[in-house]
Amino acid sequence: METFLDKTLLDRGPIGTGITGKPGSTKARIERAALKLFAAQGVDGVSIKEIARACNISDGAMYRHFDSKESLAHTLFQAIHANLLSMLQDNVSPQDGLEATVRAVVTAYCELAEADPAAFAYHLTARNTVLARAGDGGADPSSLMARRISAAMATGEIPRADAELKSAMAMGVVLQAAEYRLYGRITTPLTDLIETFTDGVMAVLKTA
Amino acid sequence: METFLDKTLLDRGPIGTGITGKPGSTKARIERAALKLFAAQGVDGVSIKEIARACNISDGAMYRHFDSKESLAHTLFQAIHANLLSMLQDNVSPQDGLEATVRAVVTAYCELAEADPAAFAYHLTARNTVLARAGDGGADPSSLMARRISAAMATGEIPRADAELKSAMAMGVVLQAAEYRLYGRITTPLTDLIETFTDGVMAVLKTA
DNA sequence: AAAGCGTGTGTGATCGTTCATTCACATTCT
DNA sequence: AGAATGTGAATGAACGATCACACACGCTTT
Repeated sequence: METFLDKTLLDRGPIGTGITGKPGSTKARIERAALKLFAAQGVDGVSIKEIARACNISDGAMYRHFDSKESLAHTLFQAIHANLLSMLQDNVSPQDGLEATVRAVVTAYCELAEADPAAFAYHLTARNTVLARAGDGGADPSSLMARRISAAMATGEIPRADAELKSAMAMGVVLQAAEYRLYGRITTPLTDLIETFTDGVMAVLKTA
Repeated sequence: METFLDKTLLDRGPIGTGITGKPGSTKARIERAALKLFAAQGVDGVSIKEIARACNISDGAMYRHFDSKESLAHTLFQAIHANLLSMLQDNVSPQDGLEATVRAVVTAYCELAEADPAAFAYHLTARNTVLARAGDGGADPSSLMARRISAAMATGEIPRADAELKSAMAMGVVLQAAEYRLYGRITTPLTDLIETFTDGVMAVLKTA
């Protein structure tokens, strides 16, 4: 099972840089190779041998750096997720208004998607299988969004409705566009679309 | 690799009914079982044995009905996709305006998602791997949407912009919410949200 | 009615391959 | 020297797929 992700886009990520390992190290090379393969074929669609061959080491050497394939996949996801959260926290502060929060979330996603498409693609497809139901108790962008939306409803800034639903609709505006970008249906860098997305999301949130 | 799809939701589909085979037949039982497993674990995450056990036949018997696992997965996807398209064509006519078209697309997705969550979930995750790049030359809801958006831009009904981008943003409103529904983050039946989605999508499309 | 026969369906052993993982051993770094 | 890193053969399990065989029919021929 193989996807049709834009291959040139996947290579646009930080080349010698891994996620956990220091740049240039074998560990980093493994992570980078695994990330690209996981993004393109899914964790189950990639074998250890395949990852090893992609970074020119033997399959046995993989286990010097990771306990198992599952552990590698998990470590990668967690690192990317943490990175996404920290990007988000860089852009948002508690006293921000709704629109500023929306812009911060949008910005975090767009910047990650452009800076490291493979990481973003993997995060996008894996988030439902590893993050799961409230895996970290709402420490994901969508939950943050839902809380902020809820608050804005309380103040009457936007019409009252199911905050979780509105959060889904809002996230969808950005995430679906990002997915299109990964598959080459859109070619504009997402970072150029931050205001477009923010406006779109705000428009959705203002509907009754 | 397992997702955390709402299991009770997956069982809400037509129980004895398959996709291709006549209701109650072994073929239908295989399709139903495979669909649920594919939706929950991905095609690569499910073995022939697993599907066979789920519908109480031997693994060898699987091949009386399908040439291969890949073929089963492909057949299922195509059938669901065709079904989605026909639901869409039931609701839309060429002379429809933008909003009517949006409502038709939204309705098709919502009705499929509620009538057969497993089929919908599988379609959602598989569409990028099997439908691929313009697999059927734009005969998918999103491409139809993009064309209709393009037309509305030409008449000045909505601001001029990248139609493909706007289509992505519009689809995202519905699809992301549908995904939340599959994972139990939203419990409202999507068919009750058709107007909400239509309003949301229209609001997005009207932004500059 | 009984016997024969083709066809569709189901079984479970079996095939060759690939999988993730381990291990004894070699090499390189510190 | 000793630790870290790399190798590639080996292991057992699981995989997709095939096979010979068996049973249950509807059909014709006796």
